[in-house]
Amino acid sequence: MEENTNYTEILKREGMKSTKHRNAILLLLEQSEDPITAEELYISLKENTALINLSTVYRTLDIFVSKNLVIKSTMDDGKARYELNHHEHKHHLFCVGCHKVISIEDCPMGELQESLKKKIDFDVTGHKLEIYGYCHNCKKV
Amino acid sequence: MEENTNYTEILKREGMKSTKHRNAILLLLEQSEDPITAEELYISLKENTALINLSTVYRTLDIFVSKNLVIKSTMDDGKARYELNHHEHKHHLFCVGCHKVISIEDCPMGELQESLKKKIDFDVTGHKLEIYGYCHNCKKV
DNA sequence: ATGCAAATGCAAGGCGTTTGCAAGTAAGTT
DNA sequence: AACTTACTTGCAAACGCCTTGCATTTGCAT
Repeated sequence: MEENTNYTEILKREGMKSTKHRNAILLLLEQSEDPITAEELYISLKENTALINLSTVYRTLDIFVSKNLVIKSTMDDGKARYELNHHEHKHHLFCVGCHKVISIEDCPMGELQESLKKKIDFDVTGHKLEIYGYCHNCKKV
Repeated sequence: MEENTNYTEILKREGMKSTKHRNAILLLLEQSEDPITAEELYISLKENTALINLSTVYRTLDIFVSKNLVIKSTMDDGKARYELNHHEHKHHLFCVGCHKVISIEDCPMGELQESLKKKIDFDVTGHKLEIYGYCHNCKKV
């Protein structure tokens, strides 16, 4: 899979038209280390790339999520954050100091899933783990 | 700690006036097996106990949360849910069929916390685990 | 080049939650 | 028991994040 310039093929493969906005959004998501909100995306696009409407950002992200290109996570501050789906299993660290979100690939689930099935007949289809605390920069003194 | 009738002492201890509404909300939370939304609380109060304003419900719940009497969890459907803080460590099962929320006391965290500290210098202060799937009643056929 | 379905901008709306303010009430003081 | 004062409540309006309807524009297959 080629790297950085154009996402036309990916979009086509998913049955979507390749547009300036969609390419720009995918590029921005690719460049962003950590999950970002729709509004952050919107502002960054407006300043650096192309004028775009916030509703287009939301619509585009929704489509990407439905195509599994993007992962959406709703955090405790009431805002959803989006990141490219690299198809790794991921969780998030949420810094209560600066609200930065960091993705990690560690996952402690494992046997709990089977235990729930046995104990209370609950079929797990997925899970979300948010870890709160202080990042390196915001450490408590 | 006495059981069911009146919460005046608890409220006083926390520096709050004991009011009809606050007692009713605490009672309802106590009677509710699983975490419930502010609106569910509001409706239940209106029908069974006392006319109350939705903003009062929110304000009261916020205070209870700030006093650590109640735990608030924001779920992926955009609604927060509230439950009495029994001071056990809890997580939630979220049924994607009927949107019922079930509290469990299992927790798979453990060593991940230390590992994060060592690996990326992140000081964990808390975490939230939401598990999605199908409850007994909504099992896939 | 042309035509059509899909994508976009715009403005309005939805939904859960919050807020400012005036009126009501709990509970300590007299 | 009445007085006082700060806390609590209802009401209506507003907020923040997100969604939607509709007219216009655009990608792209023909």
